[in-house]
Amino acid sequence: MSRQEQKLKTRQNIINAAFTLLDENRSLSAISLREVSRAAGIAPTSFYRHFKDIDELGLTLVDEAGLALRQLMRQARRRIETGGGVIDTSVDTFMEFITANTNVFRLLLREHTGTSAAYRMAVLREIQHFIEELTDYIIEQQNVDHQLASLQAEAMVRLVFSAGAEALEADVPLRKEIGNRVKSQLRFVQHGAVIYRN
Amino acid sequence: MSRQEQKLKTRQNIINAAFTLLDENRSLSAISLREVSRAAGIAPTSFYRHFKDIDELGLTLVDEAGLALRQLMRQARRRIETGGGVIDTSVDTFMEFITANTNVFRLLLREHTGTSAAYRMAVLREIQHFIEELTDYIIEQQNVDHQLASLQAEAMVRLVFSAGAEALEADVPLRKEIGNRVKSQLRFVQHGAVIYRN
DNA sequence: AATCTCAGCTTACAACTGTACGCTAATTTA
DNA sequence: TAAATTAGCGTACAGTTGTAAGCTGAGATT
Repeated sequence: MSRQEQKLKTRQNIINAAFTLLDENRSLSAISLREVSRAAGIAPTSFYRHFKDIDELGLTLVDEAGLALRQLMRQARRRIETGGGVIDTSVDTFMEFITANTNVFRLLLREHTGTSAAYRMAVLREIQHFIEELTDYIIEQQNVDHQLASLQAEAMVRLVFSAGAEALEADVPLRKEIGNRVKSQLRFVQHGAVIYRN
Repeated sequence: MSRQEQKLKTRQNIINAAFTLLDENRSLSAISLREVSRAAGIAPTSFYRHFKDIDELGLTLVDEAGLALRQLMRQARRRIETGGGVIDTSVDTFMEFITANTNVFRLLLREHTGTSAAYRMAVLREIQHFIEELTDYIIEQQNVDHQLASLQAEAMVRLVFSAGAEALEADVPLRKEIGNRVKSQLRFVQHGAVIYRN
């Protein structure tokens, strides 16, 4: 294995180790450089060969989480095209994502209100991204102006994220009920917005 | 001053000191016993005369924050009775609360998704309380069944809290815009829910 | 083949943490 | 007034943290 390959592999080990540590009782600001290094199987000081700071690692993790989120959206769109309601399919996809990538979603959720301004901003950008893409989709699908679509998209994303937060604490059957509730609530928003069309 | 009075005063000093430390870059799990004690003007070991743990202090703070939230609701109701739209008045009251009690709201917001299951549950209870009271109010005001009112109340509280989170990062003019946006979104929910009324 | 580069290591240190232990001084109780 | 209680203190210790300094050995370059 070449030196470059080895380095990339170690870097990935660090990232994976960090995600493993980010369980329900650990936030980015609560995992230490030494802890991550230990879990990645390297000496604490070797960490610096890959990241300037633990903050640089944190931002990398947020980026990766954002990436996963965007992939989720693409997946949802593909599923919508093969039939099934927009709201139902989107929520189902989201809930599956949370189940399969719990720590990734938890990272976004937690750092969104966390103690680091840099992380908060990074997460905010990802969510904004999410809202903008949904706005475009709504404009395209319904016949509404940008202002109305944007309000609607923002409300929907907020409701889904908030429901996701609750789902993290819930077991499988309760998770399903949370999904159903948020679907109804998204329909409220959708139908309520229509009234204000032009 | 009696011994009991003195003790209560010191206890309050500790609580106030903790709230002061809970600014934008400090969470409950990030403030240390020694730090709080220092800010309260007592020796680290004296802390134990008042709280078993720093966790016990944390739960106390969450309780106090929940109390403040409930007082907010009462205040909003009083203002509604003296005229003004329900949604407008409620959102305005909420935004004023956030401005005047930033650290209190931040505590709730942060610990809602924080690293301590005990804190998360404590905050959740407070939010549930909030939702239930709003549910009752909606049942009373509109003519809807419990199921529908509950869905509506939950959606509204989630939207308002989420907007509050964004407002924390914003300056005064942007805060006002956030307020206006969430007002529109609450109307979406309200009007959308009406459609499903039996 | 000789040289350079650099990922990872060991050692070291100062700063901080929670908390155990025992003392003091002053209020409260008997 | 004598005895008991207790809020607060000082000292102490083991554990953790981030990171500086310098070494090693193996891959990369010439």
